[in-house]
This record gives sequence, C-alpha cells and structure tokens, in this order.
Amino acid sequence: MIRIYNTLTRKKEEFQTLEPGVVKMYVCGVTVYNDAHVGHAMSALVFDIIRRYLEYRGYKVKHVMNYTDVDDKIINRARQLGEDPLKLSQRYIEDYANDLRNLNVLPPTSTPQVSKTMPHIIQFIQGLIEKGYAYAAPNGDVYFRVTKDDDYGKLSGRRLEDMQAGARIEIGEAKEHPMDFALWKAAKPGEISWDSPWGKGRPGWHIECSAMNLVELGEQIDIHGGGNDLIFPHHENEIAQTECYTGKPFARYWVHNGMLQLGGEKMSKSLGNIVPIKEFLKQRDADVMRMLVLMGSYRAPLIFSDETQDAAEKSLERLKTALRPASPSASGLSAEAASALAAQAESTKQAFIEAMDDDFNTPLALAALYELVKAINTARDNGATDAQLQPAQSMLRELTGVLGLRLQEKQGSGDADKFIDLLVEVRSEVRKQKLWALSDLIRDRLKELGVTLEDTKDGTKWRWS
RNA sequence: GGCGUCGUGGCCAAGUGGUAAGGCAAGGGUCUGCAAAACCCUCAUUCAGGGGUUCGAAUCCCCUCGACGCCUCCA
Repeated sequence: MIRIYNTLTRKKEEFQTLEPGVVKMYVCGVTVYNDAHVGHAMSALVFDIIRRYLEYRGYKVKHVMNYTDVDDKIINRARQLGEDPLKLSQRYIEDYANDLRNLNVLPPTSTPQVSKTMPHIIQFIQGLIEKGYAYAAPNGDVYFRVTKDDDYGKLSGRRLEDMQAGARIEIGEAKEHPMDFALWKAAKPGEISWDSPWGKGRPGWHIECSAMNLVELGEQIDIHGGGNDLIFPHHENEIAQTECYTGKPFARYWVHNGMLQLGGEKMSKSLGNIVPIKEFLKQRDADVMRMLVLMGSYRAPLIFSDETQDAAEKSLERLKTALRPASPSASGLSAEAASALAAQAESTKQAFIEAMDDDFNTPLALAALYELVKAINTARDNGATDAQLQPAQSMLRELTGVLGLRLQEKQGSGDADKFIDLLVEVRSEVRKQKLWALSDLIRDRLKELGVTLEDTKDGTKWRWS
C-alpha cells in the first residue's frame, strides 16, 4: 500500500485512485520566458520519480504538465527583445522540453498551453460568474469572490482575516475584497489579448490550471503537484475556482516538493541566484542532479553545493561499481553463495518497494540498493562469474531504472579510446620490465586527462573518470 | 505581524514512543611493485537548548533559540 503526504491534510494518507489502476496527475510546469534552472529540474525530477514508481507499481499514469505561455513576464521580455510573445514562449517551451530530455525526465503524457486553452478558460470564468463566485469589474477585469467560498484558505491553512493583516496587500479599487484575485485581466494598449465577453484581455495566472485540469483530466484528479512555493496563492486559488465551479473535491492528494537552496536561499529567477540546467549539464552528468534529489526527502529543502554534488557523484560511482563485470579468471561461486546473492537481490527489492511505498522515501530506498551493491561486489571478489552476477545486477539495473538513473560509464570523445588502449598496452610491457617510474608516470598523466587505470591480476583496466 | 516546514556525527541524510539506517569524507587493515577499485574494521551513550508526560522519547506536550518557505511573480 502506497502512502503519500497530503499537503491538504498535513498527513500521510493511503493512496487510492479515483479510477482503479489509473493515476491522474497534474504538475504545474514553468512560465516560459528564459532558461530553466536546477530548481525547476528538482521539481521535474521529483514528479518524474513519482511517476516512474507509480508505473512500476502497475498504474497507468496520465501525467499532465502545463506551460504558462501567456504572462506579464513573457510580455515584458518579448517587448525588450522586440519579439512576438507567443513566439518567444514557444521557443522556451522547446528549450525546456529539451532540458528535461537531457535530464532523462520522461515526457509528460500531455503538455497543454494557456494560449491553446483560451475558449475553455473563458467558459470556466463565465461559469463562475453565473454561479456568483466571480464578478466583472467596470474596468474589464474579472475577479474571484473569495468571501463566497466558505473554505477559502484550507490548503495553505490561512484565514481571510489573517491575510488582511498582512501589510503588503494593496486594495485594488475594482475589487470587492482585497483578497479577490483576477480571473481575467483587461488588456493594456498594445498588449497581446483575446476577445471575451468582458472585452479584450487575457487570463489570470490561476485560472489556466483549473481549466487545463478540467480539459485534460476531468473534474477530479488524483495528484496535484508542484513546488511548495505554489501552495499559496496559486494552488489555493486553483482549488477555490475548481471546487466552486464543479461542486466537487478537486485533487485527492496535494504533493509539494521542497525548494532547492543555493547558499542558504531558495534559487529563483527573481533572486537571480540561478544555475541554468544547461550550465549544470556542462559540468556534471544528468544522473548527478537526479542523485542529489534522491539523496534527500522530496519535501525537504535540497542543498545544492559543490560538496553535495561531489557526494552525489561519488555515490553514483559506488552504484556503478556493482555493475562492472566479473574477473575473466573467476573460478565461480559455490551454489550456496550464489543463492545467497539471489536472496539478497530479492530482499533488496522488497526493501526498496517498502521504502518507496512510504511517501517515496528515496534515501531509504537507496540504502537498500547499497546493500545489494555490497553483496554483488563481495560475490565478485569471491570469484563469481558473470553468469552468477547477472541476476543480481539485473535487479540493480531494474531498481535504479525505476529511479530514472542511467548509470552509464563515462564515454571518451571520439577515437581516443584506441590510442589509450595502445598506451596501456605499452605500459604493460614497461611494467613487465619493472620500470615503475615510467609506468607510474603514464598512469598519472592519464589520470590528469581523465582516464583512470587499475592494475588487476587480469591485466590493466581503464575507464574515463 | 500571520501561516507553514524544519533543526540528527565533519558534510548529505533515514528514523515520528522501545533504546541512532545509509552515502560522502576521515583513520586502520586485506590486496597491490606502488596505486586504484573492491572488501573488512573504526567513526553520534546521543538527536538545537530547557522543562514536562511515560516503565521507556530523537520521536508526544510546553517554552526558548535558530533556519527556511509563503503572505507580491516564483518549481
């Protein structure tokens, strides 16, 4: 039985889907106006891992991730660049999709865009007005009437009175209540706009997700996800809109990932302390970013530093060692030892599932994998053949695959490999003559070039590092 | 000011009532010409601090201190 922490109830709950065997999952994507950073990557990775695990457990997952392609920031950026806003956002949509691909994130089953959902958004707003949950102001804006929604604030645990106490709220003249929020914004001169019953304009931020959910997944969904910075106001307002419109509970489980921290602060575009995904991938393998996410709880802040990245990289190395082949001169394992290894593979799988079932406890799941790593390496040291290692290694591949790790050995560039082979061969001759200084020089210099040599009783092995 | 999350060894981190997982780093050992990798051993009487509940608390309650997120766009 899978248990998931639900932000709405602040508790772990048993996971039961609306429809047996099918998970409807909606995850808030990004606003596309510049390069996505590793904080976005964290969120994408968290929900990719959740999706992969649910699929592993036999669910069919409908994974919807939206693109906000109509927004103030996009309009401003487009104006700066003298570019059409929708062309600009389209460019960044492709760019982000590419970043996700490079991070080995499975493509969502659907990626709706605001600009392509306009009729549904307008219809949604119309419906809210008809039911008295929204009103059109004289200036052409349409607002949601928070006072009409009895349980407004239930997701973030706020009360309207508390929020009014906040000093930073400005009372818009057109609003009935200071916390009323825009469903539709009247167009300013020269701005991109769409026709509506309330004049030319564009949707407010929150309504798009309500509308896309309805179009893509229906009135009720299983999982609604996103970063915990979206809990208020975005998801709060989404619940309000959708539940007032449909009269039904919206999402069963609200799942929020913690923020990625750089230098003790949240990484965000507005703070400017960002590391773009592309920059990260120039320095490190995609697995490193994923490992970083796996090493901590998805709900907790993730510390992004050179130290944590190094640790993630080393941990990956450790997983990879277990996948290396047996010694060619292996004498074979006793039947007893071989079956012990098979037993370890099975118990690791059970422990892995148990850990992941408990709110996707990836650190605990990794601990289970390291047990298998140790068992495999010990078996190899004790003379296991490839055939004997294979079942356990397949299990390790299977489980790390569920987490989305590729665990590929580093590749060199182009034709270098055969020259390294040659160099290693020459060095072996040098070693036979016990010319240690020369042979160590070759090893050290290759190390500097990113090639690690290991002298074993089966000869010298090398790999890119 | 309000709401929320949280504070576990040098670093990352699991554990939410039964006596501290795991990874990285570090030290010692086996192996090696020396390394590397692997394997073995060591590494928190203690869980921010102070009270309380309990036979028993890192885990529950209260207080204090501190960090982070949200209350404005934000994954």
